[in-house]
Amino acid sequence: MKKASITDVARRAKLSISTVSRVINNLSTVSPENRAKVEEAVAHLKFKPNVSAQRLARGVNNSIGFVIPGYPGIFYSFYAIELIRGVGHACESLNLDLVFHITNGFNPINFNTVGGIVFADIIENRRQVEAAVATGTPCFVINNKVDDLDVGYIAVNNHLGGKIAADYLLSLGHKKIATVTGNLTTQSGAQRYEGFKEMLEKKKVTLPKEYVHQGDYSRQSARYAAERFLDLKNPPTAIFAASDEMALEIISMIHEKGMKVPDDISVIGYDDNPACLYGAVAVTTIKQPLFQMAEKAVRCLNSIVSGKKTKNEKIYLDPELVVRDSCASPKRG
Amino acid sequence: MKKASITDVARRAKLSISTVSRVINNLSTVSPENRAKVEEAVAHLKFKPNVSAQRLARGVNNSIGFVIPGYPGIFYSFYAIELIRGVGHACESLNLDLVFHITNGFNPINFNTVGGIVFADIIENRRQVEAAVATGTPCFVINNKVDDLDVGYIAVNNHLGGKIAADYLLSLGHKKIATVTGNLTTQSGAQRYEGFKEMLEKKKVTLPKEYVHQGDYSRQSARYAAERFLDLKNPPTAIFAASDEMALEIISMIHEKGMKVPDDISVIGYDDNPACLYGAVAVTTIKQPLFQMAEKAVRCLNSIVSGKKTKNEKIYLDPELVVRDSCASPKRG
DNA sequence: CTGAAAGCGCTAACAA
DNA sequence: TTGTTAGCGCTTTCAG
Repeated sequence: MKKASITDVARRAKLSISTVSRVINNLSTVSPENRAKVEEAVAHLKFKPNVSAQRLARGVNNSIGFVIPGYPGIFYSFYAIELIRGVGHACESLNLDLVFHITNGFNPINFNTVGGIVFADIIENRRQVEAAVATGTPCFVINNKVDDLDVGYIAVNNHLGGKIAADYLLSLGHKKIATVTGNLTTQSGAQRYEGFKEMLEKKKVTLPKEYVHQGDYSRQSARYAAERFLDLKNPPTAIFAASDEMALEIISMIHEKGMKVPDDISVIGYDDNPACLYGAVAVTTIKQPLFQMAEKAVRCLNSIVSGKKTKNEKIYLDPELVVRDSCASPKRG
Repeated sequence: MKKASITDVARRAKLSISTVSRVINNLSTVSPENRAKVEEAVAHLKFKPNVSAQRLARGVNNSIGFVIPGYPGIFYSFYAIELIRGVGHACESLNLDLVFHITNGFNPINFNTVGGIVFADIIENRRQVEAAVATGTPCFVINNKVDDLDVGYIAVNNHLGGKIAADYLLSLGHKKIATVTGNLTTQSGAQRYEGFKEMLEKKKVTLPKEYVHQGDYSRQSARYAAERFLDLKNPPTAIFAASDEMALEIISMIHEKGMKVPDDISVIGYDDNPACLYGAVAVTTIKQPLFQMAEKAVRCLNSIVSGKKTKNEKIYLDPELVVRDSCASPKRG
């Protein structure tokens, strides 16, 4: 037995397919009796409308794609999860299908199945974005300020975030400040580091290169870096980690070495990951509204896919300092 | 200017739509000259085939749904990420659209858009599975042995996993063994605990209730539990955590308290999360092939959606002990 | 190797 | 309130 179609339902209900269509779509212009008949038939035949046919007839594709660029580990980050949740939430409330693209960042992806695409960042996959734009697929990028492509974006000023972190540590009296960067091939990683460095320079505080460790947002890279910092003959009194997860791992490391945060060393993170609140010490951090950014991205994209708007929105937000317990003034200058 | 359709392409190429269709679908029966003409037109018009029309004409829906039941925090787990990756990978290689359903576990979800659904577990959302089955949508469940519903599944014997963990600790000579369970409303959480408890009973080792802490797979719950255990006048010499992330957090806590793993306390986890390798001590754990399970789920589901098979597969695997450095014999009985 | 034509299942005027 | 009908864009026989 094949799948029931609208015709089968109509036949069983002894009504026209239009009427069936009306009740499927909840149009009010159907008499209660007929509605009941249709509903009986639908239930009996286990009828499910064919979405492809609906979309074809309606002329719209009710789905958007979501691509997470594939650098190893990005999935395991708070960042990715928040975006997934945000995008998912928006799609659910807008009744959009969320089509996930897991990709290594290079494989071509099939844009045809979706009305638009949101990119969870651009890392090494700028090509994919360009390809999508070239085919005329509306695109929206999260966490990258990209002004040279016809795409919308929502990003936060990572440069400013780095400055804020540095400034705060400086204001506490720290002079020996180290940093574990994020992945520097990401705009966020590079800019946080730049902002951080710039502020230090501005305040005439030197940043020796043994105080800089290139991480990649992973706990593992943070652990490695922290170990190096702590083994220095002249260790830093404060550390700026480009993500909270890294900050958390650094704090663990410090404790393992028998020292205390913030008494012996201050640590500041980035993201405002709730995990900041539940560790050994509440982590001071730079907040960025990932979930909301993802939601907003979907809404913006949808309004252009559905033709309600025509101009790509370019949104650029400021991050915000959240003071908690992981930073204090250094014991001695 | 509207989107170009196959007719537009045919017109520009001065050929029939059949020929255009053949080129699009890479059928070899097209002369090189005509193929070139079509390709020129396609490029010129930025033609993208309408997937809905293709699916309608072909009579198949090339996409599968993926639902992650929504209990808070599940997203932030290694478990969820591995499944997402595995499902994503399989879909990419099978050329399937992966439609993500983020749901609180109660909202009805629209199954019509997909050919089949894989559930990343069943927690409180059994209803959704039943609803899907009722509409005739092929379903496949990961990590739940469900024999009373017409669905396929791939699960691992969590009961056995719990036993293996207990048995290993026992074999090392531990008598005072505590556990932080997973979410007990999940089959995995409940069964790991049951298996663990059973093995202890079998070996006549008592499990006082202050040695049992109901966690929920979160780091936070593990930290809380560990703190309680360590504060006991008679603390355990070993702890079984129902996930590696919890084990990792417990290890951190132990270190914060100035003790060592495994010298003072042994800890065994569950999952075989790579993070086990990069912390202060390599974590001994119970391995379960999440990524592969997810992949397999998609393949099984697809073969029934596409009609290649008709019987739902029911797969039940055994977990495996992975010995690393976080467990040792207790210092004294 | 190519084209004509019959649908795929549904929506949305339009008439009744 | 209901039914008729013309597509939506594409695939796929079937002739040629």
